[in-house]
Amino acid sequence: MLTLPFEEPHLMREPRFGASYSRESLPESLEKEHDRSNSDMREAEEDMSDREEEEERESEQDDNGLPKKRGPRKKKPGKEFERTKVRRHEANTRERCRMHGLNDALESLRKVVPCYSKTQKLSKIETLRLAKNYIWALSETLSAGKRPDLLAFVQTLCKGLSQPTTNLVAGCLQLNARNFLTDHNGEVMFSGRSPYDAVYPYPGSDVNTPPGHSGSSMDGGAKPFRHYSYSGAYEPYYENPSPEGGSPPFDGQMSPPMNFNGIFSLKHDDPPDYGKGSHYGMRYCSAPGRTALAHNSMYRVSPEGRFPYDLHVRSQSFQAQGEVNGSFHN
DNA sequence: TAGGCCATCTGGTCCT
DNA sequence: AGGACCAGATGGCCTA
Repeated sequence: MLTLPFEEPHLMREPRFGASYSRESLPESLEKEHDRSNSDMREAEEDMSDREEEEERESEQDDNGLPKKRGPRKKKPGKEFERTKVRRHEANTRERCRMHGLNDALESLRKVVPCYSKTQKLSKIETLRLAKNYIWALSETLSAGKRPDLLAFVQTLCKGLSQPTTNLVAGCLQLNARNFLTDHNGEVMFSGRSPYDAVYPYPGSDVNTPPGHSGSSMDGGAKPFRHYSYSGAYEPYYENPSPEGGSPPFDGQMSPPMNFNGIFSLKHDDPPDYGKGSHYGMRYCSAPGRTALAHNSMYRVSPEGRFPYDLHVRSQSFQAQGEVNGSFHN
């Protein structure tokens, strides 16, 4: 804005937004901005009268600091100029729509990555970083073919995130953020107890499939996740332990290596009920309306609540401990 | 008050 | 020619 050269003051003045095409053609969301743009940003420029322009011209000076001789007057804006202005306005509108679409997509992304909160939104860049980490962490989980190490999972989530976002993620998980301090290289360091000390051993830790997968695809709970999804062509990429340092080869080149609709959801706006269940709201969930890998699944890391996490289907939150255990030990 | 984040405008480039 | 995309510039808002 206002980046036009001084020599072209006429270009700084634009007709009132919408003068050339109807407001109805604008998305509703744009009308507010349209109004704001009109009132706040445009009026001052548009109020510049021809007389003021004339004065401006007369105040121009040549290289010697003397008033410029009257040369051929600048062409008054003609039809071509008007057309240019209209096109510029249309381009601006399209650009706003495009950016709004981008923001909508980003908002959708915010809702499916951990730590979605309506009140404390992640920034754009942090959303993208977290999403990337999230995809990576899920990929790792799938390739491992067993229930995730939650601590490692969260550490992966937090890699490269700013300290505030790391705190937010940790807060969503109700972890002590100090346990996920990021060192000067951007690597998330665990500075507390060892993972195996901090994380209560999974009951039946040799089980390599999530609970609740007793269906045909998970008979006996022995088949790895891999059964569900991805092409073997991507397998080498899972070997890399870090989404950052390893620079995933498929980054930006390939789609996520699996079609995995189940997601962890760490709903920040869902106040966890610490007192009742002595566990927090880490959910292994599915996107609405989809059949998820994690259907009916639930991880219960610490029956004693020592490292209290629940991972369960978003739409089917397990309530009873018996149901939990039954599901888990299935 | 400085810095981060964001929305918007703008001109350039590429593509259809 | 016109639209999509991109990046730079700018100013507003918010927070530490």
